[in-house]
Amino acid sequence: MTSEAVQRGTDWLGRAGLRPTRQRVALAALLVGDGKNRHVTAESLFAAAKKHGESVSLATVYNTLRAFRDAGLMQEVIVDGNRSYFDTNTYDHPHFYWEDEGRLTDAPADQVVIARLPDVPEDAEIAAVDVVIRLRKRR
Amino acid sequence: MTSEAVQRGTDWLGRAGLRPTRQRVALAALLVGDGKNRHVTAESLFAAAKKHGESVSLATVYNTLRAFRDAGLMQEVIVDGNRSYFDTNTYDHPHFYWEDEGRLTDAPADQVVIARLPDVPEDAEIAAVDVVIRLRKRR
DNA sequence: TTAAGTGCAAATTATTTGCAGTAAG
DNA sequence: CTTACTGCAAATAATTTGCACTTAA
Repeated sequence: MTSEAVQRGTDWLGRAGLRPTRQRVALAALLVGDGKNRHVTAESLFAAAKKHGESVSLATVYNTLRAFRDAGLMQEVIVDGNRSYFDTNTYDHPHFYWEDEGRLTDAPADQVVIARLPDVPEDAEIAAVDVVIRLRKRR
Repeated sequence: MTSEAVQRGTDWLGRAGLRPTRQRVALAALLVGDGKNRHVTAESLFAAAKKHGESVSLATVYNTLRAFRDAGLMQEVIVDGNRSYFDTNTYDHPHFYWEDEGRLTDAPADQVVIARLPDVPEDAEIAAVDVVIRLRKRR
């Protein structure tokens, strides 16, 4: 965990007005410490924290991811019924889901074009358009 | 439950080679008895069965929906992390999800056009493209 | 000092499973 | 008859919560 990663994490928290507690800074540094986007599950982030010798409880990872999402720092992506992915890229963009590995990655937004959206009843508005492209290894 | 609905349900099961047991015929009649597409959760189908005086256990509803899906009679749609929807329309088509009500409906397929899909690594192929348009009631 | 954040363990929710019975082919 | 199906109750998996303690502001 470089000091630069910690700095980035702290800034990221500050932008959303979240208190930079020890646990949050550690998780934030893992998430945005290198400036790249990341897709994690509570379990995967918990594992990463442990590997880096950070002491955080699993429940706190869950609560923290929820806090990050509520603060607008992350986006929750639902892809299979039993696991939530959290994405540091909050821009509304499509995803690749690698079914064999259960891994989620960004799909280049400029390569998926939704040409037309259906008419929507006038008392409703589109909150988001979730696009998940499921990939399967060719046998 | 009209005899026509039961007939349709039975035919539907037969098409997939599933045994027309009492419970399955009842559930199938509720699902496709009127020839329209339906989006259900295990709970909602269980409730519908009870309302019609059908005796089925919740576990059997779960198992039956899974059997229908495995037999290709239904499609599972994941829309929020904690509930699975099953759709009698197995054609790969987009959905509306009414966030306020937790209700899932079909979006007219001809009105959603994905113009371009991203390039995919050559050892992978696209299994499906899930499109969920989240609708929110205008305040 | 004080409200927000944390860590457990226990609770919840959706779903699956084991297994003894029941019924379809 | 024999194998698939059913119904419970118990098991599981992911996530949330209650509550006493800790810590950032």
